[in-house]
Amino acid sequence: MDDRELEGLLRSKGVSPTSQRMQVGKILFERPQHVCAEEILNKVHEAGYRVSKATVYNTLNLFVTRGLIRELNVDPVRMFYDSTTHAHHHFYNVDTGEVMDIPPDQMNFAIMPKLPEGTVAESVEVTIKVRNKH
Amino acid sequence: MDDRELEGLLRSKGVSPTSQRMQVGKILFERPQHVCAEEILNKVHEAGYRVSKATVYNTLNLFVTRGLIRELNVDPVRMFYDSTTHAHHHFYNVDTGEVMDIPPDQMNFAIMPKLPEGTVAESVEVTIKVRNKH
DNA sequence: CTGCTTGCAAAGGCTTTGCAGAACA
DNA sequence: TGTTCTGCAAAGCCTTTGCAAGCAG
Repeated sequence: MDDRELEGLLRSKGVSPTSQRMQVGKILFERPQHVCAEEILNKVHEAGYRVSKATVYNTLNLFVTRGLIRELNVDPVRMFYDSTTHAHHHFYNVDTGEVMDIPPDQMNFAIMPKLPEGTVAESVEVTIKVRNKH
Repeated sequence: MDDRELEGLLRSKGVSPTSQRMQVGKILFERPQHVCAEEILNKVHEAGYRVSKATVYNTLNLFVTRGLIRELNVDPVRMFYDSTTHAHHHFYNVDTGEVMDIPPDQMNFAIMPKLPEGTVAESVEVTIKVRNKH
């Protein structure tokens, strides 16, 4: 995704494309991936830009709110962010901390449950935790 | 579950039934439920016993390791513990923080995916996040 | 000029840890 | 007597917040 395209994406979600947000966005949307805040921070710095930790967190939360990325509750300690928002699910390797997509054609629900009274679905998250064979 | 039964359960998993562990266990296994560490602490105190926060955490982690309870990654802030370990899944109400079981007959996978090379499954966690209507 | 954004440092909340004393076998 | 367990306080970590300075329209 080039800068022009990214800028359009942000604007289309009502996010003003400041230079910091562009930096964070560039890394997120470079390819589909699962990252935590600190990885973003590191990658931005490696790319030679200066963005503060607070701004990374602010930006990630903003992107989540505007539906640009998805939060993943897979790691008990850190929040992960998924740079694609379409429905798909994850393996989480508890030994390595790695998050991987489950190929969409390999996962299907036979039945979807009725939601509790008075609620609407926000997301469906399937996490298969795996461990390395020793 | 009475004390004798609980003691047997702990011993069967190689956990020495100290009085603190019995207190924590009594609350957990009173009924199937989803609790965080602080709720356990409160309930123990309400019941008139003194168990420290550190011991509650130690005990919960020990119980997880020995397969007595399950960790639930549903809340981004707090760890929840499920006092039943058989396969079942959860609704998480993001407005109230409430965790509810999905009735097992209402949730079924049509296909289960092939695991990544060299790994074994540890658990499958399905969380349907819901929000209160308007 | 006004509102939004950023960055720093500090605060906040959950969980773990170090260590000394207590309990237990 | 030696190991295990507990409790307190402190530390650690991730994330949020308060606030002053910067930037954009």
